[in-house]
Amino acid sequence: MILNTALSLIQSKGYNGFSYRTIAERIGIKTASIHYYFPRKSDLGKFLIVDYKSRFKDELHHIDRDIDDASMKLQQFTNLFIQTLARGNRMCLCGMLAIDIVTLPPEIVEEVMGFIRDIEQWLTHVLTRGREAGSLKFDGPPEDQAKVVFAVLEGGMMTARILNDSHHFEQVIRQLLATLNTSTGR
Amino acid sequence: MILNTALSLIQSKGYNGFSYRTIAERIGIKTASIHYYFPRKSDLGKFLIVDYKSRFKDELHHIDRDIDDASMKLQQFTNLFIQTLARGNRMCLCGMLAIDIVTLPPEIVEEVMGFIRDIEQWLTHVLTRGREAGSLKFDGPPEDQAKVVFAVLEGGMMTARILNDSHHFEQVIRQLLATLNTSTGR
DNA sequence: GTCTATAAGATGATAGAC
DNA sequence: GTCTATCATCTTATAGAC
Repeated sequence: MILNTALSLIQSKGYNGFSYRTIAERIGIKTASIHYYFPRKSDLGKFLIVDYKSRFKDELHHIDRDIDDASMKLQQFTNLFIQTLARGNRMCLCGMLAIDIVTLPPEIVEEVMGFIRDIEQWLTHVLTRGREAGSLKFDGPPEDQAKVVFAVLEGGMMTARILNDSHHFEQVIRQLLATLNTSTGR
Repeated sequence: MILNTALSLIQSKGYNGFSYRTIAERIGIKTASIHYYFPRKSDLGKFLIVDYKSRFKDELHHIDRDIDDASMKLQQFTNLFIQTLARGNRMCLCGMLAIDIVTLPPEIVEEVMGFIRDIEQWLTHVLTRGREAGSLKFDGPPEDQAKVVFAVLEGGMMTARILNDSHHFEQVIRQLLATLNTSTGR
């Protein structure tokens, strides 16, 4: 309950925009109770990002297990971001923390950096296999293309959220996938 | 002096991460002096974004005046973002404010929304003309491709900043431009 | 485990002297 | 215009009763 509320707050207001007070009020307890579980704010923050990374990794494993085609993997991957935005205009936790980076405790910075590297690595792999198999097309190194894909998702979420227009994000993703897919259809 | 310091702070720490106190200490005055020019924080914030938009628009006019080729225009446009990141790991002001959107005063939200729309409109125009003239290539509506380009820049800045790796951002941009340019060379 | 009480500091903001 | 002094409020955090 504390975790869900904290996650929701941090995803909409950022690390410096959420406080123990807001969490406590929202779930009807006192701030001291939160300090019992997470003595310092950075403890709560670190737990949230570690947990988030773990669940995100699970999602990637599910995609790897259930889907063969790289183009479909990519689409399913983008769906994760669409769903996050759809659930109350939330940003990716990683993107949110990335913005507050200079004010963040070092332990959390490490986690966020690792998160980005993990995702870009996964994307690199999918893009490499997809181009080999012929379902994806792009020029240049898969590493660089992976960075572009991730940047589109984070930046697209950001702009769609401020314009308060989830359709905006879907257009961005459709355009991105259309550029990468060899089959123009769907 | 107040403005430069405030802009620098807001571009690195976000709207909620910069305070009158920090500005005052950094330039050797008292917070009351800042309140003399900008009674409320939102006054300072609004001035900064309006001024930023105006200067950004000037840059776009210079590009339109000095450069004919759409591909070159696009490259010059991305240079604006590279330069911002190069100047002390700063984020685009717009992207920074976009993250704090739910905690922002309404007047400022309006300005940020207008900024995104202006840029996407300019990009749409450049992409349209570039495809017609044959120097740029992409499928689908220029409006959607414009959104992708802007998303790549904002998201790319964000990730490069947290990885503390400006080379990362240059790779992202090179990959983006390579995808859009008809001439593969350079 | 959850509460009350409280601390020490930061924050945006104002009144009034100089 | 810039300062001192002061404010009410919010922040993270702790000690100790129940």
